[in-house]
Amino acid sequence: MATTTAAQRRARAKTEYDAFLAACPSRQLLDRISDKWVALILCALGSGGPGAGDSDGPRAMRYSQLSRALAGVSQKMLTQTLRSLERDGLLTRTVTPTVPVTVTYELTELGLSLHQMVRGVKAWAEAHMDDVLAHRATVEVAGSS
Amino acid sequence: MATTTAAQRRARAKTEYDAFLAACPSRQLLDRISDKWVALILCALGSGGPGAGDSDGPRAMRYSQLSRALAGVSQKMLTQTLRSLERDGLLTRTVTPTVPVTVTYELTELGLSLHQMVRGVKAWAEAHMDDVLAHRATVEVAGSS
DNA sequence: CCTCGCTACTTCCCAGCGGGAAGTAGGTAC
DNA sequence: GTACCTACTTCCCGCTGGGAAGTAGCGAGG
Repeated sequence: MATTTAAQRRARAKTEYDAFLAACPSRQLLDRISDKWVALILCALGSGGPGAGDSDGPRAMRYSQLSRALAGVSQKMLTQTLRSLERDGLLTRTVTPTVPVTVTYELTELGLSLHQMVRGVKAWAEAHMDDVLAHRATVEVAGSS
Repeated sequence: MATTTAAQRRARAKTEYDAFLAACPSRQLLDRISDKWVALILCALGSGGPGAGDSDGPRAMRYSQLSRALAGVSQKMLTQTLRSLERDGLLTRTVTPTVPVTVTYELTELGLSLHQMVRGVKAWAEAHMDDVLAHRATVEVAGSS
């Protein structure tokens, strides 16, 4: 059928590309890492939250601390993201059977090494914010004329 | 007061951006960067696609080239993401009125600087893929017992 | 002539993901 | 007994992103 050739080609090309990309390790992890909450959690656990600047140090944080540090995160997404990061060995989840159950999260060595990368991105975002905002304004003015 | 140090940091933080604050524009920028398609597009434009290794060089790529390089991206998301990146001044969109209209995308200096960061993350993903997979397997085994 | 095809989108529809908020467990303080 | 604490879990629903078809302008072919 000549009419379904395009669809078939597309479907087969996708499978081939998926296989190709499955062989490329960066793709799977990149999709996981490229999540806003993942980046924020790594930054928080690596630098100790909003008030601690960018100085590093392996900080253990409690669930409620993280919830406060990452303003805007829903409890569901926080739990979900933390679990997937734990599953991938980027952080450890420690339950302390104190009076109210206390759960602390801490970056592993692996997570800490990724934190170095993510911190670079976060630093870039904060450093080049002005450039981006300036360019947005330029585009807006140009578009309105 | 021991809080003097904190006050000094706070004063400096006034002039800078803090991505942890939900209201801060740099937070929105980080959210935008932390998108899988953004990361992939930056990688493709910075290194010339899947087959070109990690050697850098400002590669201008056409829409269809990008679409092929980022297998799995929908046309809608590709256009949408490219437009937002153009809006933020990370890449330039050039329309060449050839016989079939040709559109090329190229990283700006700003986009190139971000690419350096993203490439670091990509390199990390490639380097530590095995660790992550190994840990996932460990968790699975531990969970099933 | 009409139609196909090529480019780079744009539009429509729908599933699925993420946010908001309420519910859960197990203890302690009042 | 009731309220409350932490760290979730569950439900509902709106928005986002994917799939695929439609669009525009022009050259080639029947």
